[in-house]
Amino acid sequence: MEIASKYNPAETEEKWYSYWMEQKFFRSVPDEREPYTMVIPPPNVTGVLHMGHMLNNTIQDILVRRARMQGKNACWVPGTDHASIATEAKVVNKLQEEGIPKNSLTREEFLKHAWDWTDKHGGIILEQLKKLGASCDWDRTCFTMDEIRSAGVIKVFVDLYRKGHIYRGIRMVNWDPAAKTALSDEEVIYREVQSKLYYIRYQVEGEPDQHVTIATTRPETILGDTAVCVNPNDERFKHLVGKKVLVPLINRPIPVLEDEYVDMEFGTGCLKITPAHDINDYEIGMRHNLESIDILNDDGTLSKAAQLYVGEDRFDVREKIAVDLEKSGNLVKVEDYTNKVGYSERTDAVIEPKLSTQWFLKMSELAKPALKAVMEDEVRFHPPKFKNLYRHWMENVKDWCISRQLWWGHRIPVYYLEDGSYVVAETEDEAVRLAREKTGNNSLTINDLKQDEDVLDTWASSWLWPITVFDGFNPDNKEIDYYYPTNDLVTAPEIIFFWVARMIMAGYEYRGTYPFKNVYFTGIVRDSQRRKMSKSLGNSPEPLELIKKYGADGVRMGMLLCSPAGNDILFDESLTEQGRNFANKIWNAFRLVKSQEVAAGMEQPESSALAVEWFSNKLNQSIETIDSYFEKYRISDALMEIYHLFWDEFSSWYLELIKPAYQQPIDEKTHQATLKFFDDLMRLLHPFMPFITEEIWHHLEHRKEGESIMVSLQPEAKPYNAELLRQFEHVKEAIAGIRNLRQEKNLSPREALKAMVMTGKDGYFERLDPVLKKMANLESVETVGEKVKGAVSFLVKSSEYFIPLDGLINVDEEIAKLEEELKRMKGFLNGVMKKLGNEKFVSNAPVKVVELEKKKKADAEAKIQVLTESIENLKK
RNA sequence: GGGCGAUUAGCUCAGCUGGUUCAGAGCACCUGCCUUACAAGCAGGGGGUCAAUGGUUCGAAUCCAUUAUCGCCCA
Repeated sequence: MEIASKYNPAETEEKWYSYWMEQKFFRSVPDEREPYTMVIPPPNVTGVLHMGHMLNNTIQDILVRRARMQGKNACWVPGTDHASIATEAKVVNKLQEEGIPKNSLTREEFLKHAWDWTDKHGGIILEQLKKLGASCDWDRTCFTMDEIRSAGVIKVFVDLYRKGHIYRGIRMVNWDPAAKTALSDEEVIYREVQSKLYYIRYQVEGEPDQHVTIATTRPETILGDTAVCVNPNDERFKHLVGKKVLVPLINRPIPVLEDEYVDMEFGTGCLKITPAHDINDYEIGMRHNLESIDILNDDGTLSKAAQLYVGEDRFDVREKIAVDLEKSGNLVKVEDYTNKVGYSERTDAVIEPKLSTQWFLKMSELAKPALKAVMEDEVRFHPPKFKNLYRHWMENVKDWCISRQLWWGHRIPVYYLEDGSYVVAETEDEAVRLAREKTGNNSLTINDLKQDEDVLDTWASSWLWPITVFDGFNPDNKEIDYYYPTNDLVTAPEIIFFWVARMIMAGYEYRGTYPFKNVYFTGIVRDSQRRKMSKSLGNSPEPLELIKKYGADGVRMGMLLCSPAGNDILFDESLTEQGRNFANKIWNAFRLVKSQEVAAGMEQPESSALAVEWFSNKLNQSIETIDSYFEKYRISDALMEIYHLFWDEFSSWYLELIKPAYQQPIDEKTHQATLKFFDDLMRLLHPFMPFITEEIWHHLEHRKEGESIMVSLQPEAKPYNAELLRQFEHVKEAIAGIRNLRQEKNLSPREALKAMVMTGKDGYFERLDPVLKKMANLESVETVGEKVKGAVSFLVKSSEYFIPLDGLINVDEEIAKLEEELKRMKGFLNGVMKKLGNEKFVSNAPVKVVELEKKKKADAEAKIQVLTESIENLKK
């Protein structure tokens, strides 16, 4: 069979993914096996795959594939989320381009456009995940706005309302004037910006020569001022308290008040109070029963209440009013000033604090069990450093503003009667029934009720995801009992509050237990300069292009190699290149094994027998290590262990050891053992690199239709001979010593050498001579009782190896080399002696530690003796 | 301003509750090799006062305190 010397991923990936799909290997239905469940963090339905998804889903796929290969009933549920604000914004933009303003459409018409958009663009991202190899149960694909998920959201709203957790209130909310909706606190990003501090003079009413000066970054808001406030301890303004001052330009009189909140040091010590447009002012306004004048429209232009600049944008007005204040003599000065301004996460518009009526969910009760669960490790965080962050947030949790002034989403199931009172119901029929009960008017129909115009925050559906994907609010459905709670959740720390915390709350509230046992936090994918990957920077590689270039396996491995849990990953294409190179290494190792001609009846060489014995032990040791890494969710370490096992131990040592001489066949026994090792290695690696492992697994022997590595079992760790492994490491050292020497003396690897060993207490094992001879190309190894003259020597532990090299030895150089080593050993011994000479150490340290020091001492002494003798010998 | 976390090789990071020659890994780097599985490779090699200072201890990368720098969260 002719096999290409370069592995070509494109040829195999398509083939095997189709095969897995056809064979329904990703499908899970409840059975008697132990379930392993995971739900995907639903990406935005109209989004496209980015590097963060690649990392996140690679890790999920590794976990789920491994669980499947451990014989569990593995179920990974995929799906998308409707992303209320982002999707609505996209649809609005698209309509805008077509010349259709949103407000020219009815709600129903708009939603039709939104659904069309969703049907057209939705799920592209899931198709892209297939290219990565994701083994989701696609038959279960969910959408946060499909029927089952929507029903759950509405049911929960009604339930929480009836439990008294949901209330309607007037609050200062974060208003996004671009999206024209309220945002939760978590959706606001604060950024430091260069702005200006305007000092503005207010005249005291009736006293034209008396003034107060306030400082503000937002001069346009003075039109909404309803007071000026000073600190009660501030002697400078005592005489003004109780008087009124006039708002410049409009000359509206407002009182001068005292409030502890005012910082005497900041600005002028006088604070203007605009309750409708600042959260702190609002609170002060509440304390002093001040009027709130809302001078802004929903789109960020000034309203009639402002009196001036009506209909103009807030930022234009800021410039204009400064000029006008200057003209009127009210502008004292303008200073440069750095402050933090909130921006919308979705639209990047500057957030307006705005008073409005919204729906809120009380968090304090729901948070309690969720906090406890994480602090007591009922839900385990990986890495645990995120527990602190979580606790801090949960202990200071604020009520959740769950309404959004949008159309795309779950419409709030609140129905208003004509008098402004309302009923909350899952269906219109129920609403009518409740309304009739409430009013006693049995002639009421749905036409007399008006449903709330707003929709729920997207997270109000995502937080139920682990329940709703299994139709968990349907009492007739038993599936949820089998799959819930799920096992692992893989997500980003950025959404620990948005999503993780809330899912835990919902889990306890609606299932009485946690939604997932483990949360694995991935890092943020950044570029090599630590910048976040973003479209605007153009520093994000196109994931599908990467897959084309390096193969899905290569990309998966590249993503994972440098991404310990919770740490940001600094992505660089060289990582995926390393992944591709590894795939190629595997491919070539396979080519070697496959191309070997097997000779029936040929006797197994001793070196091969030893190689098989050694590698079999090595393999078991590695499996044990890999298992323990997985237990600790140290997934990249597990991969590194396999990488090392395959590349260094298997390819560089084992395969070289069993390699027959040029054009010679290999014996049956060794060949069979090698195939078995290869099989085990492919299984270990399969969760990480599913495609190449499947391809090779099918080449290793004839497989029947319907067989696949992905439904085979992981090799299990068996006991191993640690002493043999230790001895082998010493032989490797001796081999490296000889190779090093060849390089130094410019000796061809093909030239066979002789070796003599003066055995010490450790470092030489006769049984492994065949290994030594084969790998170092020695024609003989013999043990000697004394130093060999005319030979170069080196030490492994206390055994001295000699390679006779008449005429090639530079005595001075050899002596210098040995003396340096001797010096190092003496220094080491010195340190050990100091420790052992310390009475306190000997009496306080554990026996084991002391014993160890004694052994170190003995080893060092033995080595020193050998070195000293060698030096003397050379000097003769 | 309040809180949390970090600082270990050129880069990215391991190093759990102090004690194996503990100072590690991968990449990068240097030297020699196109040796018929693989140059996407092989063999060999160099490299760090564990941020600084002080303390606890027989013993500190590891524990404590202070400082510096950086990051994140909250206000």
